[in-house]
Amino acid sequence: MENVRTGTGKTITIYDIAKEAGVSASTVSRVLTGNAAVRQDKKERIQSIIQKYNFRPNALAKGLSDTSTKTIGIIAADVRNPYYSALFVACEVAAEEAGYSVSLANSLGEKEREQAQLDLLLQQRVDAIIQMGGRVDDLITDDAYAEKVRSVCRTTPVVVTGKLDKAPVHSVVIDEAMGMNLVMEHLIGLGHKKIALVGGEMRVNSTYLKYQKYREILAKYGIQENGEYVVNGTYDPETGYEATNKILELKDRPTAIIAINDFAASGALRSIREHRLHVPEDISVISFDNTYIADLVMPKLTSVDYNYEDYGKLLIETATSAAEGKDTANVRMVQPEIVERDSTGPAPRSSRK
Amino acid sequence: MENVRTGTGKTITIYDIAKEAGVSASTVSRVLTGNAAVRQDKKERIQSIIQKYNFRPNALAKGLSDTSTKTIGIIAADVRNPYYSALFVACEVAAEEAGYSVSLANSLGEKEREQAQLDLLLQQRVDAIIQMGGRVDDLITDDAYAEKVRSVCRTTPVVVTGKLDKAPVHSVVIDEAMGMNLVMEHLIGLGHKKIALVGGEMRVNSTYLKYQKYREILAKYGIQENGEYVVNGTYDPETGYEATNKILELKDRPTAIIAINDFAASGALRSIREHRLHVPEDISVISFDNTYIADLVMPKLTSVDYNYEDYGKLLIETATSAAEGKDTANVRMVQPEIVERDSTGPAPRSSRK
DNA sequence: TTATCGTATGAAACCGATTTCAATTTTATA
DNA sequence: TATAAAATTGAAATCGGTTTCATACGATAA
Repeated sequence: MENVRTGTGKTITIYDIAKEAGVSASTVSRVLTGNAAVRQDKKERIQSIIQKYNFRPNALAKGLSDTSTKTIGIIAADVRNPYYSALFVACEVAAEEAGYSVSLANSLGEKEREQAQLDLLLQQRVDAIIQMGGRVDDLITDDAYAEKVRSVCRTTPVVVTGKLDKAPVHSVVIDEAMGMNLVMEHLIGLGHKKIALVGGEMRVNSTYLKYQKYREILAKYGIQENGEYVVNGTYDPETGYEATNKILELKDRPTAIIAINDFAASGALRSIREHRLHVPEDISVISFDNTYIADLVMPKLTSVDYNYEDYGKLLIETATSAAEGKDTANVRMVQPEIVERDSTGPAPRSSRK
Repeated sequence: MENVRTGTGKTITIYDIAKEAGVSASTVSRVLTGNAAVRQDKKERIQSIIQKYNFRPNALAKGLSDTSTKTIGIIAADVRNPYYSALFVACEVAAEEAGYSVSLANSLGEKEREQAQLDLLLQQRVDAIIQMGGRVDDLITDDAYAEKVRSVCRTTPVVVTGKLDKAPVHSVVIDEAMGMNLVMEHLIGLGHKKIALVGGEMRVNSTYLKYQKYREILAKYGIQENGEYVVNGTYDPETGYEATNKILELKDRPTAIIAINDFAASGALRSIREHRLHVPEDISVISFDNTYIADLVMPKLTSVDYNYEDYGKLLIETATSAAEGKDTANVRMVQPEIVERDSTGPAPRSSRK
């Protein structure tokens, strides 16, 4: 087989099937959709012809006629990030169970791409759009963008992960405050009082909410907040590495580090190792997202999990019921829980007092 | 904002635009496609109305009329695997540049899902299908499946990653032999002679080709192959961990381990650490795929890279030219190269001799 | 045997774009 | 200014399904 020439075969239509079966296209359509009765013998004859030709009804024609494509568009920031890929696959599976399929587009964090992807999905006439992460936060500052999203909402329901007041969207949010609450109680329960916070941008809502709760719990336990223990940045290993380097240079080192996600935590681990300290004997590390990274690094990370399967289900459920015009609560919450592994342990004696 | 009701607005069509502009739908269509001249003043009037309503032509209607959707369907084994997500994003970007969009489906390694996804993409009338990994290997044993793929090829071009003789598909293959060649020369150049091979299934072509080359190079340097140094399994960290455990129990330990991918390598690193050995001082580790995992673990992994950007471009280029009926070579190769990091070093003196 | 009711079926309209073809308007040329 | 040539334009057909509506058919009851 040298050169192949493919895709030249004629695609057959419902009319071809109808002709061969000696019936009208309407009848074939009824067999396909099951929306109306067809006499048994004809039905079987038609089905066998469909089989024989491997006939697959044109989804474009069907969607055009139905004005529903049974497709949910998903815009993710970047599926190369395991958080998004886990969520996407969960959505794909949940959608399938609900009789929908999904269509993925990556914004790659660029606002122009995100808008282009949005347009693309709208042209494809998806029944609803799920936006995971992305530049949603820009809505707060970029009025033109906010107007655009509002215009989209007029025709197609939009579901976002995270809170959003500037447009009439549905949202599925992680209970960030609860997540941080679990983390803080876990650490404080282990005797930690000097707790650092690494990575994330304060302008991002989910990060800000975590920080709020962090302070709240410190206050609750009468622990004085140390400004030097909070080092922001982005969400990658490099940030975790550099922030932790800074923190470990401090005179009064913390005994625990909370990383904004598993990536940042992996960077923190590297920094700690280079400082010849041990996790969790000298310092504990805990993070958010519980991606497979948590299971891959050494030591394995204690991390906050969101149950991606349920999370995806909730997103799809919200999207499909909005698409079907059901009137639903527009904010739903995902409850986090801690998965304990090897990176957290009791605060070292020396610092306990 | 309590409950939101969205998606109830009427979607406007080319006819609405035409009516408001006082022209026929044909004229509006000509403005949209740019396929024919329209007088300047009308053109501007129409464009401003399109702007005003944020009109987006229905891609279903367009696809139905054109018989081309400018969409490439992609079936990946699992985008949660960074190898596939990197490749997918590369394809998405390359497709965009070529004026196409992509539609992703995950087979999750299940043959039934893969077939269902294939049907889905065909119904969506994608112009071509790219199959990454997946159960392609089953073609060799499953004749019904092979027949199905052959039937698909009749109407829609199929591009697979990896070699395939059982169906008239195009393929883009990694030069696995070259990859292993680079790895072996790298290790042998560092003085390694006792080299182990960890993970992968021999029935998978890419793994088999690597193994062939491994033996060939050993022979070339007159090194006796040690059967105990080759431990297969799957492609996950667990496999790497267990295989390496087995290997490190051997009387005559190897000085280098080649892992089938970065996941397996991360498991190998864990095992090595637990055996209180150091990488690369006591033992070198090298792997394939150069995903971000390689950069995340400690020490950072030396790994074989495929230049995902070019790889994706090649896949898309093959798919689009097949879709456009161009007659092209049906097998193309991706050239690998080694990215050196911290996990490989000279063979330990003691074992050199 | 005939009237009646329910079921099965086909013709035709529709979904929203593109494109061909013929008609009309402009523009250029004589 | 008349006429030929070129540029615009709209009507209608088409892509491949679904669905409504009217009709034909079959079965049941009187």
